[in-house]
Amino acid sequence: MGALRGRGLRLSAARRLVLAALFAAEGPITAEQIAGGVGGQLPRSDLASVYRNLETLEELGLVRHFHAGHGPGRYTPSASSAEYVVCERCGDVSALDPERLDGVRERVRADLGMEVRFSHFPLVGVCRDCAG
Amino acid sequence: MGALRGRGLRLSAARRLVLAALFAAEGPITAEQIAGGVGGQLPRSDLASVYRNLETLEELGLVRHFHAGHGPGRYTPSASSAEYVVCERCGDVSALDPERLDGVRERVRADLGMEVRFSHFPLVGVCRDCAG
DNA sequence: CTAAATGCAAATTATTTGCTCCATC
DNA sequence: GATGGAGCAAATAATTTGCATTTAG
Repeated sequence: MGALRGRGLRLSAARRLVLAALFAAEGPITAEQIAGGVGGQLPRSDLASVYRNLETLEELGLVRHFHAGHGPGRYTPSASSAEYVVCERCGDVSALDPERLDGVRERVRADLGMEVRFSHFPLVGVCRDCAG
Repeated sequence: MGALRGRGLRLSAARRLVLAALFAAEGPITAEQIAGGVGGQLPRSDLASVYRNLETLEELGLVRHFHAGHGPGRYTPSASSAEYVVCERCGDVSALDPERLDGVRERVRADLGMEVRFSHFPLVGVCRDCAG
């Protein structure tokens, strides 16, 4: 909230609603789900405004989004610093403690000299259950 | 070509053109670029047909595509088994010998029990040059 | 000949933009 | 009361689908 006012931005009802939706949801959700009131649990709002607010909140570092595959982006509060892992077979999107990817990041740095980030494009593959 | 005929599919002019475009290009290209004749080097063709053909060829395992970020998908012949790495700062998309990711894949398997694939969503991060 | 595929138009999906009016600071 | 933001409509971008006509096998 201070983050908003500090830049002359306002904490409007619609904006508050976007944040409420993100925190109310169990996991990452789409703009459409937010506009739909997370399945009726919250009042519905305008989709274009939702997108505009998500963008603003993302610039402020309050929100993140990533892509689980084709289809709409998935948004989360960036308060939860989780990284995501997607199974391309069962479609499961699961959160992960970022530390659990430290070894992988280090390995990529060693092998490719690159600082990888899994925050926008998650790790995609076949999960243990589906490979089993 | 045998791959096509074997399934009752035809090697039409448009389909041949899609393959020609993919092989003529220096790297992964978009459907739009293919339809545009790779900048005039080849005859232009219908975008919808290009998409349909890309899908068919992908099902046959002759073509792959991945996403370098927001924007259209990038297609390549799957003959080149390269994996791709994208720098989110300079936008550079560079091919990589798949073996160079073996260590990373192994690390992910060890830490998360998952078989990662970087073929649809490439590794994204900050490259050596941009981090420098 | 006969199914598969083209080419064009129109529909979908995800997202962005313009603009007028409303509400927050 | 000035200006950021809402809400609605319309535009854009990427891709998909329907259908009448063409064409490869």
